[in-house]
Amino acid sequence: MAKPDDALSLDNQVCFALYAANRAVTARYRPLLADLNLTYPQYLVMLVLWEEGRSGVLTRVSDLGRRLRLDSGTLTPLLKRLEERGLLDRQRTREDERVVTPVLTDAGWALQERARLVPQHLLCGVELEQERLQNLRQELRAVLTALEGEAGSSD
Amino acid sequence: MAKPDDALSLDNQVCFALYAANRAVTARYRPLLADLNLTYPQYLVMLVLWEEGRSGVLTRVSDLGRRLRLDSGTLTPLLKRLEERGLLDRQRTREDERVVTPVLTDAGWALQERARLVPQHLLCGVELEQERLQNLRQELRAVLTALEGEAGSSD
DNA sequence: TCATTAAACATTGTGCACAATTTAATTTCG
DNA sequence: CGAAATTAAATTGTGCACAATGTTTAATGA
Repeated sequence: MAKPDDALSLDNQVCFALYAANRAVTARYRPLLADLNLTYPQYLVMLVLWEEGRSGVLTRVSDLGRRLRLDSGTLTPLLKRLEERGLLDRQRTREDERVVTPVLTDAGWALQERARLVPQHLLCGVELEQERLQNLRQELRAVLTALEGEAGSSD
Repeated sequence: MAKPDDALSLDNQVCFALYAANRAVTARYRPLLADLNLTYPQYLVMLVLWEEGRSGVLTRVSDLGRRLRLDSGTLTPLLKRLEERGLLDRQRTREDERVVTPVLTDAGWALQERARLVPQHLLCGVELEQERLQNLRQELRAVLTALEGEAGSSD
């Protein structure tokens, strides 16, 4: 199977498989999220805000960065776009004026209802068993943990 | 573990794990490829050209697109950057003037030697067994195949 | 033949990712 | 207190991804 002579082949297959599968999954999301007028990264941000927003705890930009492994260079413009669409307000806290907390608007919360349909439709007609996917998830988490060299405990 | 009430949580974990792991792996490549003055997508293109170039068969832009699942909107500017760096020439074929074939220059071939070090250094110090990675690769391929709804046989 | 259609890239525009730098606010500490 | 260091976002610049459209060349067919 693997071309024997080529050191540039084997390991790459794993990484390329990851790269290609990730884009294929994102592509599968795209039409579903287009109905909500969201991109996949925007959807991830909304998921965090929906999840953490219920607790009443303010989510900071840096919290989103930690959860999603994204920096302000990615999040700031993304959040501004969500703000322009009226899904959230970017509020600076009074205790610390450096901190920005995205707070969902009514429209942002309303979108959650429609978003609930996304997971149901995502793998519709795709022949993949839940158990297999869950195993894959665990393996990917193991890779992430090993690469980040830290114990990702909480999330 | 999973928040029971939230339909937006579980399936997402798989996709997010894919998204995060992919970026973590790419980040691991980045410093190694920076030594070669390549990005990860550029490295993938070079891998294909190194592999197919040996056979003497001309690789077309559309061939790269099929292998890497990328379209001309991504590949054209990427190939132009590689051409500017002198790693390849973008030649139009005489038989069909629409077709562009990237052909490696001596510098492009020379880079392969240095690139051979990349796989060796990539997972240096990362606690992941080969067998586990190979299993992960197969699972990712299965996902890709299922999502693309086609039998990806050859590559 | 020559208009029609299709194929192969190229172009344009939007939105991530991410490195590097900047700005502003807060902490620390002499 | 006040300068220096630290922190949190924002900004700038490069390079993917990808949808949509455009351009050039080739193949088709009345």
